[in-house]
Amino acid sequence: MLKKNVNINDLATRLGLSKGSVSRILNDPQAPFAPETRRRVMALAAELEYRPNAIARALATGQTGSVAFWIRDLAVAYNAHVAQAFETQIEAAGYHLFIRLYGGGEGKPFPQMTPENADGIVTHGAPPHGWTVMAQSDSRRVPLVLTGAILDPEALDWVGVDFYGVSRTAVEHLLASGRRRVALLTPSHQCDDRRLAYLEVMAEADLAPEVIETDGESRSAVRRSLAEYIAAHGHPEAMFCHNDDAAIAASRVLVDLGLRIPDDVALIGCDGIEDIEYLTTPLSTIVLPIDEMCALAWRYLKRRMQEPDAPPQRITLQPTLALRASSGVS
Amino acid sequence: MLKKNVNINDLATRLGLSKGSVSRILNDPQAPFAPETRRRVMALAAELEYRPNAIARALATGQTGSVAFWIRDLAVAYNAHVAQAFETQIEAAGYHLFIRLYGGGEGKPFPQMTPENADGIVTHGAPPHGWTVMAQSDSRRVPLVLTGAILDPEALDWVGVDFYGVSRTAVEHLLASGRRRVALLTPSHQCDDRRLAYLEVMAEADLAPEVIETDGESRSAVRRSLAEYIAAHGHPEAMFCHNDDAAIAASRVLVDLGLRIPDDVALIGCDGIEDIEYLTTPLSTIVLPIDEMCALAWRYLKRRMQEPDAPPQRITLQPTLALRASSGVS
DNA sequence: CTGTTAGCGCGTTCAA
DNA sequence: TTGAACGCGCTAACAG
Repeated sequence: MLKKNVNINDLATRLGLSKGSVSRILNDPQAPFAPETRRRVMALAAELEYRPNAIARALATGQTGSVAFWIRDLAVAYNAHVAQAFETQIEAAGYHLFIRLYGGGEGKPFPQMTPENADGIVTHGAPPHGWTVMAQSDSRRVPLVLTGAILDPEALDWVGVDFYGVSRTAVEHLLASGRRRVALLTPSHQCDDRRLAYLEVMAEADLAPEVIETDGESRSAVRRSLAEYIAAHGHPEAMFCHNDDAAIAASRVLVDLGLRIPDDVALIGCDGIEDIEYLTTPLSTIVLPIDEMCALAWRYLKRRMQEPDAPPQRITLQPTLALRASSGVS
Repeated sequence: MLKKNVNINDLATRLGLSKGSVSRILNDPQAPFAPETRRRVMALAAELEYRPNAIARALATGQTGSVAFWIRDLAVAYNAHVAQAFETQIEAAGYHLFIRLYGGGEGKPFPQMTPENADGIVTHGAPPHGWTVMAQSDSRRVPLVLTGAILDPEALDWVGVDFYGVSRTAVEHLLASGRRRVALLTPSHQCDDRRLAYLEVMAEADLAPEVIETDGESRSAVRRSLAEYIAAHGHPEAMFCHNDDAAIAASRVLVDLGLRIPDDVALIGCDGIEDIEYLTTPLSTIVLPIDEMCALAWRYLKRRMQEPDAPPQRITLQPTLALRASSGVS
């Protein structure tokens, strides 16, 4: 804002050319211009460090060359990994990525207006009020792809992850070891397939469900909530955790109490983040196909940007259960 | 792009008003208009779900209402925390944050053009080639604040962190326990105050320095490099680690080898991320003042946006050494 | 109280 | 091979 940026008009007047000619020479290598003219233009542009104003260009072309990635919270390690993975996808295509946070910890809603006016949006792990995006997308029609646990299959492009089957397997695995007091560790009000599968398997086994709800999703919040819970109710024999961060926090609580994993309490996490390899007791977990999910999301988004009226694109990916020492595998 | 977005012209024609009037009513609650007119405008805007085109607005006003945060790599947990902390700062001021990645793991340079044309930029942990930003900033003059370990004090606004003094203290602390084979664990080619302080303290103590260079910054890279190193050279009695991720990776390597922390190898990390509270042996570390750093960066940036010609704003913050069990504190 | 006009910086027709 | 003019959607200054 200080020194006025050189713009295409400055170049044109200095060169004795018209604005339009300069623009075409700069943007279209095929444009029919005298080599000498072309050379002069390029030289002056370089000398003056001319950089086209991206906003004006976006206004004129209707494209920004950027994609927005909306995510809830970078403090959850898994989210940061997904963001990074998606960046890898689109940078190869020459697009820029903006990461936007839509809920700094708690209930901040989606931004009403997206100042970036990205050419497309990918959201990950959208909460219920995330569906405001749908409404927005309906009037503005920004290409949008949802990823993660999909709650609503209607009228959108998405790359979903099916937590149901693998969650059942996880809980069944914990029960198979003979443990009967198997709990679910999850944020309060979180009601997804992980919880559903857990409740069903417990019911089928004629066991009372034990849902330990945490007051927040951060490790410290989980740690606090779980410590209080155990102080009040004693510890379960096994825990199926909502994500790996919760499982990591749980390990800390258990170790602090002198409890052994898996002997006293077995643990299974979810997400498959790298961090769990650094725990003393390797953590069993549900591994999500992050790279595949991001690759598909990007493919869908590209298609939607090119063909706004293409039919809905949807896929459901299956995570895999990785059994390690924390759930009693030798 | 599908359905044409309603724009301010649509509103104006439907209302029988001029574009300018609609604009003023929408943006300026104080503008002198008949209450009835105002009501009609607001009603139609709501009904049609009118959303101003942010790009056109930005072009007209010269402001975007957004700030870009450039960071190297979200896979390093500390970076994700800083991004999150900075977001907290600016959202309070009503600004939007874009997180941009400038080096997906390795040497990708800064984006030449910033498509977001943010009103300001904050970078964190800029590498040497990050100084291209300076050049860019010199011709375009986007308000810019650097944070983290500052290499070059010239002609910029920055919130620096002084690693030198605290690093000396850390190394001296390791030596004070009688350990003599004290190593530095750092990425290769990383040459900052941590390394400098380490080398000086070792020299002053008449000890041979032992720099263990890792081939990359990720936990897995550190893990691999360190394992190979120890296989070849045996293990040192203590390690001063470049950051907490490196320390966490080191713990894993040591545990796998059956070595005890701190009895066989003492460890001190750097950054003070939350993750280290979840290791079996609490990790000694250098705690960086993340919140203070972000708050100051935002204050400096605001000032620079308001007064482009304000004098340089600079401060150097002091981290603190948090001693825990990993370095032999009882 | 409201309408008109002139840009913001660029790409992109159409002519010449 | 080049120039002139228009439009993207909006804000702002000046009329009336």
